[in-house]
Amino acid sequence: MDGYDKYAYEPFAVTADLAVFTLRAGALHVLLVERGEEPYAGRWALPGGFVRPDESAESAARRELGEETGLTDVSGLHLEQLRTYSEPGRDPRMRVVSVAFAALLPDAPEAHGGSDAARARWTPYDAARQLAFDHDRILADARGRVGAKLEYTGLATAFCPPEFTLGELQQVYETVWGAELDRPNFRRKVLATPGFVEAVPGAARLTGGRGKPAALYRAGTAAALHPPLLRPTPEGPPA
Amino acid sequence: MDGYDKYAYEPFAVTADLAVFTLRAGALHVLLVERGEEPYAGRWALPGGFVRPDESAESAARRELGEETGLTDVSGLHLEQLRTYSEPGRDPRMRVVSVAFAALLPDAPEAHGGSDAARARWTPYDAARQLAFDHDRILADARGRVGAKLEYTGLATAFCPPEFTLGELQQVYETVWGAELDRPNFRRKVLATPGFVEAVPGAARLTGGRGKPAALYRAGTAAALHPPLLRPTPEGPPA
DNA sequence: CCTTTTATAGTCAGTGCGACTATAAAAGGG
DNA sequence: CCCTTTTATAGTCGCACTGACTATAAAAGG
Repeated sequence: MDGYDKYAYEPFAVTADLAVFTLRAGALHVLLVERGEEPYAGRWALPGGFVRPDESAESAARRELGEETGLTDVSGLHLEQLRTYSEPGRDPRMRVVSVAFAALLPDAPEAHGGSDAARARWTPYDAARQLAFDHDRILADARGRVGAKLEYTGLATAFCPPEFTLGELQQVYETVWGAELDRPNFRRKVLATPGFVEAVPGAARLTGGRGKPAALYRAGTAAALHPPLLRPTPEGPPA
Repeated sequence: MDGYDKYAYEPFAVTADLAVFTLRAGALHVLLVERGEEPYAGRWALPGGFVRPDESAESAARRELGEETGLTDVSGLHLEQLRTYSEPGRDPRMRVVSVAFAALLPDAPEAHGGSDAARARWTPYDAARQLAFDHDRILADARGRVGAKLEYTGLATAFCPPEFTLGELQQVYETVWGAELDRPNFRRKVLATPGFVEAVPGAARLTGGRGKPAALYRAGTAAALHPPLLRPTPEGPPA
């Protein structure tokens, strides 16, 4: 911080950019907005915007999240700072430092244009390519972080509604990891991890599908999973 | 990024602040600099400085690291972005957004004042309190991250010289975690984790102390530890 | 020479987990 | 109304990993 009083600094623009994930039809989707102006006019980009003088990057991210998704209450949603992107050339016109966040939504309300009238759309993760600026990299980093955090936190419940079945929770893992899990083993693991989920006491059951009705659970209070729920290795277990 | 073309942004100052850790005399130490000017004149703070127009926050952090430690080659040192602090009131005079980094040093060269003539000192982590700005919090966050990363990465080797004994590596874990580990079990675990360490082929041994000479190892190539080396839980194993 | 110190090897039991089988409870089709 | 399909849940078996512990090897110091 030396040299501070000489005001030997350059001014930067600071934005908060969001990778908003949700699950739709068994696939990971991300919220994208279409740019209307140069540079990258017509290209898709992660939603975001400038941090205002009276707010933190976290506040700006949450405000943008509400504006872009149209949700009235975003206070309970999981929002997590990823990292900050500051390479000098990442914006062709000026020096912009972007603080990136990842957000997880349980259900997917249809996206509408944000308050600034941009087009917004839920896009399958695999189809989200050729984004504006360095947003391809930010999105890839965000996806990697979410996948990794499923291993050692209860983050997966952020993709689920307030009450969910273990089958739904398992589908979150399978969709994000792109791997199939053994159902009895998944169940045993989740129930054996203290604080991961808690049973809804009433003999509550979910209707709608075929088969035996499933018991309902709520997200637990544990921040970390002990022991972690490790992703299966590509070449099979270390046998 | 909407509204971008209207230049509806406020200018921010962006700094890179560093939590530089090393091990000295079996205790975790952090590099602090003394502030010479208001605000917080005379208080200790994390080293850092403004990001220049032609560099990224990472480049600025590495540059500052070299200036503050006096090391001539900081290219191989572990430097990791932590998170960005952007609360409006964190600097009393102006809007400063700080990108925080953690750095790990194997040995501790005596700190001298940086290029800008500030006093610098290695301080035991537990004695680093009442720092300027929100640096208490940044330092605590950095320490938490380092402790957690020892579990699932080979980061501990960044505290060690290029060739080290397993006893030295174990001391890194014990010092950072503040817990004692069983030596035979630690050895078995480390050697069983592929890519964590690799033996120095020559019958190389370390001299200096009492007891049987120890074999030397180098840091392996694995980025992640599979399976992780979990921290012992405070209440003992989940028996 | 014996003790101390540190490194390394090995043993044993309990736990977690992958793979698998079995049973329960629903819907749907003949 | 039975039988198949589907999904949930319970349980078994064996192996790998790990914590606790014991034993041996190789150095320094008195």
